[in-house]
Amino acid sequence: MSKIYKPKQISGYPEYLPEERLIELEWLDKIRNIFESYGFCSIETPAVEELEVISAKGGDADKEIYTLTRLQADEKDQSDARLALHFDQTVPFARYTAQHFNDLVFPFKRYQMQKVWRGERPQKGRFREFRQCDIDVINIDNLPISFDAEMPLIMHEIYQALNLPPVQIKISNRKILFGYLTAIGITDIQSTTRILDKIDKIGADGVKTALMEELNLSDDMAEQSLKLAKVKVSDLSFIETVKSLNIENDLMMEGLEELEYVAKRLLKDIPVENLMIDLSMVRGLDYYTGTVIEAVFIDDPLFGAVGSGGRYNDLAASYINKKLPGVGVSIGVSRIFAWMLDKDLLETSRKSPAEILVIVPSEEMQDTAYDAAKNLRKLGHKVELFHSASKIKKQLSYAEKKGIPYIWFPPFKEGQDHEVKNMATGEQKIADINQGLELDT
RNA sequence: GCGAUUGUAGCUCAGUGGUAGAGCGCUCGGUUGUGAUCCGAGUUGUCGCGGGUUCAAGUCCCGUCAGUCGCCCCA
Repeated sequence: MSKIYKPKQISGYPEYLPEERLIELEWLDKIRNIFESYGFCSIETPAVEELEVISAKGGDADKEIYTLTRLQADEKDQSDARLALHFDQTVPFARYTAQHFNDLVFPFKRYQMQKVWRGERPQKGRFREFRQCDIDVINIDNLPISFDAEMPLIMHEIYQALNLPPVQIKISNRKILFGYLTAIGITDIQSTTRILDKIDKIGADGVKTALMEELNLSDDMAEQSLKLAKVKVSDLSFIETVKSLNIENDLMMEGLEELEYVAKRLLKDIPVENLMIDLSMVRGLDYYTGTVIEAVFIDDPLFGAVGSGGRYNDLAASYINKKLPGVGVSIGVSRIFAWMLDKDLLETSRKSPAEILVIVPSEEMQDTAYDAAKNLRKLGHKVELFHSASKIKKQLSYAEKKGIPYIWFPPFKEGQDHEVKNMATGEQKIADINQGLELDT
């Protein structure tokens, strides 16, 4: 007998049991339906992109990229060396848009629900392989701001449809904070905003200290920088707050106008407890240029974003000589799903999609049972036929373990009736094989 | 990449130097055609891996691998 290799768990690459996967599939169906209800179409891009494409943006993301090599690759064969697994769906989407430019109709609205790979240190809610559900709109030259308002709305609809605990969608516009910081004389905008973004985590005092220690800002300067970052409201009062600062900056005012439009729209359709205008937020990805969006669980905000996105002026610039502004968001399904499982908030009783288990009463009645199953399937039910004429006790126990909610009893003897049993209530009654049943699943 | 912490049965874990354990699960049974509860019987191990100390190591020491949690960054 050969020695067995005991498989180890691979950190950061989640896999689920059938009862969990069943729910994940339901989620993906719901998300897809909502995306399509707004007219987004589906595309799927390969798992790999050319390294040139994927690292075009440079920066921190590069060190998380997995590249491809063949185990037995010939030294001379470099054909795979230029390939890498995509770490998000926005960059492949930009490339796709550029490549198929002439065949697409703009504004191009698409969704993608694929896996992405990042070589990060895995921890709670952070994986190396995970699924994101992305939507983006991309247009030529100009993209109306109304699309920016559509994104958080779709997010909200999805969070509602998935029955999640309350989610807060935070919105802002980078132009406001960037413009403001420029106007007051901050030079290292990127580092400053990175620190300001942590205000929820380390508090205003922590941010101030960090600004002074890491960036050598004066006490006064740090205080000034914080002014806007402290603005977190669920109404339109931010407009007055920003105006009252008496700062002259075109970029800031442009951002304010955009955010005003988006906020006004959203306040009509998203309950105030689920929406927050948060001027400290900038998001890390450096391609965002206007609206930024981030969603967190209200009861567990430090868990991290459960969805995010924003506006970018020109993401496809590296791939095509046209200006293609876009806006999009990504729903972190893997992260949310793992959190829900961890908190035991998912009903994972069904280990099988089957709604009905057809019992095989005896060897003699095997054909009758087979026909009953066939008939029920024709009526649109998901049906499993038990695999042998075992003891009834055993067959019922099997249904119980798999979480199949209904049992179909074909006649035990020729001439008798069919019966159906509801496993949850124990109720059993005569049934018509040509009518199927009203399921309450 | 940096820091901390944990590895014992399928799962959750107990076991601080002297025969490897519990609960849950799983299998079978409790007689005609009915699950969950109950009762009975059975089943489960490279104690992560390698080395060292010791008469004796799951237990102590060193190393290593893996998991987990922070930091960074991010869905």
